[in-house]
Amino acid sequence: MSKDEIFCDCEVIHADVLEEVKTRMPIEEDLYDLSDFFKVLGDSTRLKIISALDAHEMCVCDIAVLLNMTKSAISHQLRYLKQADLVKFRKEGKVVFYSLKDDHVKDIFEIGMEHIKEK
Amino acid sequence: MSKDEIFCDCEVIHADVLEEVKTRMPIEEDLYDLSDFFKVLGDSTRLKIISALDAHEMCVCDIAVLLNMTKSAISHQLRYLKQADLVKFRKEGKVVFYSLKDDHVKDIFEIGMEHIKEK
DNA sequence: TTGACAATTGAACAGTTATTCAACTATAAT
DNA sequence: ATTATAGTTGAATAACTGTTCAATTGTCAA
Repeated sequence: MSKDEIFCDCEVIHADVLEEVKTRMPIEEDLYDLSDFFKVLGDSTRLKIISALDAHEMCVCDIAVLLNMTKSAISHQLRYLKQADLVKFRKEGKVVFYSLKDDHVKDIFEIGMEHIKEK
Repeated sequence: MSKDEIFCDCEVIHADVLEEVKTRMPIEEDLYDLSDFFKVLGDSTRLKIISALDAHEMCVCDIAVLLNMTKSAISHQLRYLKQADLVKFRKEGKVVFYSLKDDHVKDIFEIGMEHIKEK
């Protein structure tokens, strides 16, 4: 009860299991970072953008046409993807071209897709 | 403008790129399924539960103690995980033990964790 | 320098969702 | 039977989030 308050409404049943799990679990910060990462992929618009950029570098306008959405909506989502370090961009005059930052995302995307297809 | 209305506020700039991307992208249904899958992993509570179950089968009460949350909150999230086919359970008297359904989730969890650590 | 267009941004709105709370079921023990 | 505990469930609340809208920036062309 001291340092961190206890909110849970029950007692430990299997103390040994609890101890083992505690030692084997990743630190909390990593779990938060990881859930944030998955959260970015957990929106269909963002996932479509990633899937499109996986095929080819694209400008905001083309992505908007492809997904039948406004440039603004796309731009907002690209900002999230930029912040999460999933995409990079280059400017050419007025046009901004976006592309995937590295292959790590591609791997996770493809493994996830396999998982989905197995049903 | 005919069948599906056009919402986007611009014209195609690179028609060739657009065509290529269209042919290479997965079908829309799969992308929705995949984003739903990532959405499940994109919540820290659910990811903590998965991470715990990755270490050991656990009952609801122990999970609640581990995460310092109410049994109700945990139970609600376990329902999502059950629906998404990520966990299974067995009953032993009053106690319900949950565990991961298969290794696929574990793989994605671990690859994601690697990705996070690389920063 | 003026107009046009690609893209970004902030505020507002609407829809979604995680947690809480209270009530409930089911099993076990006295 | 009664009590206690593990777990579930539905409704309500509060927080979050994706899209829209309007305004703005930056670059190119006339």
